[in-house]
Amino acid sequence: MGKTASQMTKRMMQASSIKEVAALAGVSIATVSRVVNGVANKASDETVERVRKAIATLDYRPTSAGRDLRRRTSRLVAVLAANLANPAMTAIAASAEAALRENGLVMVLCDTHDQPELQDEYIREMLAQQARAIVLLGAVDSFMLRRAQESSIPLVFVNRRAPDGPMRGFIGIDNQRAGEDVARWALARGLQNAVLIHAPTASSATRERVQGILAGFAAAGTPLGTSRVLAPQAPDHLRIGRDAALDLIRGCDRPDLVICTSDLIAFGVARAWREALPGQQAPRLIGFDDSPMNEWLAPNLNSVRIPYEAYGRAIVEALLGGDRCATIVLAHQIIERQT
Amino acid sequence: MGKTASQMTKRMMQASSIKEVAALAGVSIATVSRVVNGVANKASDETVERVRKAIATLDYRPTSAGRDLRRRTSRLVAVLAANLANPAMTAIAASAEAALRENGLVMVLCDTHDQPELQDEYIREMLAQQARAIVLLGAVDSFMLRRAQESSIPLVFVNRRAPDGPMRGFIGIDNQRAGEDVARWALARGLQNAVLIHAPTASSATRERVQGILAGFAAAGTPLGTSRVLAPQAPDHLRIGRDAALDLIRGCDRPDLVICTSDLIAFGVARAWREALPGQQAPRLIGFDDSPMNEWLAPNLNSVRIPYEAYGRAIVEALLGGDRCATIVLAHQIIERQT
DNA sequence: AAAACGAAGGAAAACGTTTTCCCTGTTGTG
DNA sequence: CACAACAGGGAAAACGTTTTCCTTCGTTTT
Repeated sequence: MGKTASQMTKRMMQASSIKEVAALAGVSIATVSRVVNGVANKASDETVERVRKAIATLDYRPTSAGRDLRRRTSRLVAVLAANLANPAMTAIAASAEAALRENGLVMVLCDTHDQPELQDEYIREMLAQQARAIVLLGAVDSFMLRRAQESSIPLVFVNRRAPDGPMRGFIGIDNQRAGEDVARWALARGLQNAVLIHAPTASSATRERVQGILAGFAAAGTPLGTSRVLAPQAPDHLRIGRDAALDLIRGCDRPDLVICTSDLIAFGVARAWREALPGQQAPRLIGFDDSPMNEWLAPNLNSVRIPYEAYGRAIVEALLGGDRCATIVLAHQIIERQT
Repeated sequence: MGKTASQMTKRMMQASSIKEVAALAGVSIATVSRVVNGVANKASDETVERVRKAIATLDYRPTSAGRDLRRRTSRLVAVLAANLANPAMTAIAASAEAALRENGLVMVLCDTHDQPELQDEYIREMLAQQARAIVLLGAVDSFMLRRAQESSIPLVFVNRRAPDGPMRGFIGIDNQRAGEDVARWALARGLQNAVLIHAPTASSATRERVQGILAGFAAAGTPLGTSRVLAPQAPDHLRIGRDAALDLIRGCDRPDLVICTSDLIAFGVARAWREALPGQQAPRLIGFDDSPMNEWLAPNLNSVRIPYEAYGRAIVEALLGGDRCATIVLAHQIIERQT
């Protein structure tokens, strides 16, 4: 009663543990483990060869549960993103995923929706999973985050700094400088009548961008009055932009440039203009982040590009570097699509 | 020499295993485990209460490695997406993430870039991680995929069907019908001179959409001749759209409608038109997928909307339903932005 | 020639759970 | 009263690794 090959496969798919490899190679499981982990000086070349062959035959891979249990750590790296609806964040996440997997790590992606409770829930879960590290892609202040900061798990803050202030495992562009650059860019083009729309300043990224922009205009002797700075309350950036734009449209003094602290805000502005004043061109716009799709979709949007592709490598570097306070500043660049 | 509270916290952050809980509650670890897992009839109410309190005090969570090892399964669900640069995919992934976590599962997100080798690598890794299930968000045919299909791990195919044909754990819209609907929509608006641009038909979704569209036009007695169907080779959908549009622009017979099997293709068409013929309006466009951002960014793009928010629930349902061949058809809807 | 050392590899402990037995009352049931 | 049934709970095995000790050789150093 021989089984067919496919039936055998079905039966065999399940496991193939280290024991079977050891049996097949005629060695102890300790030796197999050592070969798998490349421990030197513990196996002769021919033994290594035999084990390798057995591993290949059985298509063996160490079960992570066993390894994690013993090593008290796992290959999981949690990426807690503030908002996956933002193309800029998903672009960074994609970059992180590629870089992590190149280093044998696995990305777990979560969306905290910028809510402390959800972020805490995820941090708890990831600690239970013995995650190797936690990457906060737009952190919000929360209880477990502060606890995690005191523990030994590596934390990397991307784009937004750690809640309690000082540089600490931070990766991102120099937002203040980027803000200043935007101001300079505007002034160099003779745009005198700018308006700034920004998101809530709970985010350090937004805060620093705003500071930079204001500082830039002030330094040129043409400070932005408070009447030219808008920050409406709204559930998301798109709506912040729309609401602010509707305000502008109602007013009489039309700006010649609208500066937004994120591209999403700019999208909202553009849409409001389009719908409220059909046929009439929206004012010149500049935003931040410049997601990869902008090139195709938003031909009129100027933006400060952050180097997505670079984030993944930077994150891995910060993680494996061991330095818990490494700060990696990435280069930004103004993309001009409509002068 | 008493330690400060913060020092204590630091020391304590590490573990808090089931043993400590048991000790604190004055019971055996077996009892703690039973309380955690809600096993009935194995502990008196007061014991349960004591254990609960101990768990709360120590902020205990079962370490997944231990649990996974014993149970030979984990809470990880792998989502293998074909292309994270596509906003439609990330929207579905976000929906999946939320639904999974509501059911105590954790999403691992990977980008296969539509490459069989990479998909295989991920499948291997996820099998080693003892993933609870694998969700293929745009599967490509590959060796390990076929092997996985023969094994016992739950597989869910989203948008694209399993490579070897028959309905099998499939979730998505009825692409053929959607295609027919698009044809009807076009004809009802008197658009006689349509052109179809489509991606490679290795994807069942694309194939079925194309079939539906062609069938729809044919049924009305106005079949789309082969000269009106374009499918250029290009590394991604955006470029497929651009290349096809450049072809159209070179030709003399301008279409009154361009049908694209994905919105990304449509974005490419729009861009090509914009750049090749500045100031001149692109032809009427209709695409598929209608990512959430379209509403803000692509005011002129008609599209067949797939119900993102519904995917997460459907995926979980297919996973937990136990039926390995469940097919969940979601409802599509034509979004008309420019008539 | 004795001592020391290094290479090769095995046995077994440990990691933190879950779960299967088992044991001890207590409570019906005949 | 005998006996079953059951509630409550503990001891210990098992899951698949990694790693710490050992042991056994063969080689080099004194």
